Amino acid sequence: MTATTEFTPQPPSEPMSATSTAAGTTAAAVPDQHGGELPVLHPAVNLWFTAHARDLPWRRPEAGPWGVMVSEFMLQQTPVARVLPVYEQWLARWPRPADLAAEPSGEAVRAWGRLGYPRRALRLHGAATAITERHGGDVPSEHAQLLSLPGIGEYTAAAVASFAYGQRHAVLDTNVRRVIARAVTGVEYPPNATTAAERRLARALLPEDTETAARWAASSMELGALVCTAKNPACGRCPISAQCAWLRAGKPPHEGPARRTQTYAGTDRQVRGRLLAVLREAVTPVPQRELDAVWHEPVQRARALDGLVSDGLVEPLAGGVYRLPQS
DNA sequence: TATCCGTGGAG
DNA sequence: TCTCCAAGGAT
Repeated sequence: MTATTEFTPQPPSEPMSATSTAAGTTAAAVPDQHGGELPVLHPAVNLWFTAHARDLPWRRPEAGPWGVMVSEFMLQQTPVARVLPVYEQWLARWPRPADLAAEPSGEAVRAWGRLGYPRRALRLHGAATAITERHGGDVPSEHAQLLSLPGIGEYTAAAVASFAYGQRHAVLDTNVRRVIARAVTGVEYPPNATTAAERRLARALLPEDTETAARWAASSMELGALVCTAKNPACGRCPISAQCAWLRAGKPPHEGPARRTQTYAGTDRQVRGRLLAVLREAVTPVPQRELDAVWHEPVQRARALDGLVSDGLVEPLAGGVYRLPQS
């Protein structure tokens, strides 16, 4: 962490604190560590959350830490609507980490269905195994222990610790990053990769009180998902529109190069997806020729299959036959 | 740090 | 149609 870039709340020409004379800025602001001031966002957002939070199964008390953890894996880069049915089936089949760990990883890959990024299924199975072996079958509550599990990075560790155990962590997902970028920094979008400045800012915005902080983690994420959306933000329904630096600045469009749009058609990813789809549906091992039918170009096809094997998503058997991993 | 890794709904 | 993108992680 040798970043030298200091966070600048906004250009000097853009007043943002409650002490300024800007009309409409009535909420409190607190000094930050750089001589500027930060808006206090959590009261309004937490109140908004009380009225507008979606009733999602992993938010119910009965979900428990395992339910929260499963949902976080599934929600990585995947919309809520598509996760819901798979989540319900998953928890019904594997209500505890040990239940999943007792089955071959291939069953996790199969149950993952078409959620995408099937390596997540493999990692979730690996995490369940580690939890069973190292943590007595209980999802660990400490951030560092969560972080050491496969498939759990900075975001997911903070999310599980906060949502499942009520701890105080800066939970920086794409929604929260966007909310902060707009409301505080005054720009339309956050940087491509999470920066040290963003982490600092997220920590500075975290309420002192633990319960309030945990609620803020969920409420700020929900605000980004429902109101402060990437494309057409509903600023008219935003509880902190009066404090939003981006709105105050006239919603200036994103500067700099557009995010490189990821192509999909014709890529290895598409080929991998087709190959795995065949294997997911198959009850018995699949002969090579059935896999060959999903893609015309032999070099790319072979490369994709090799990749799946080396990733542990596919198990090659003798005689050119393949199946989901039985280990 | 840039790139890779799936999928499908919305505008 | 086509582009964007949805609660990231690993390398």
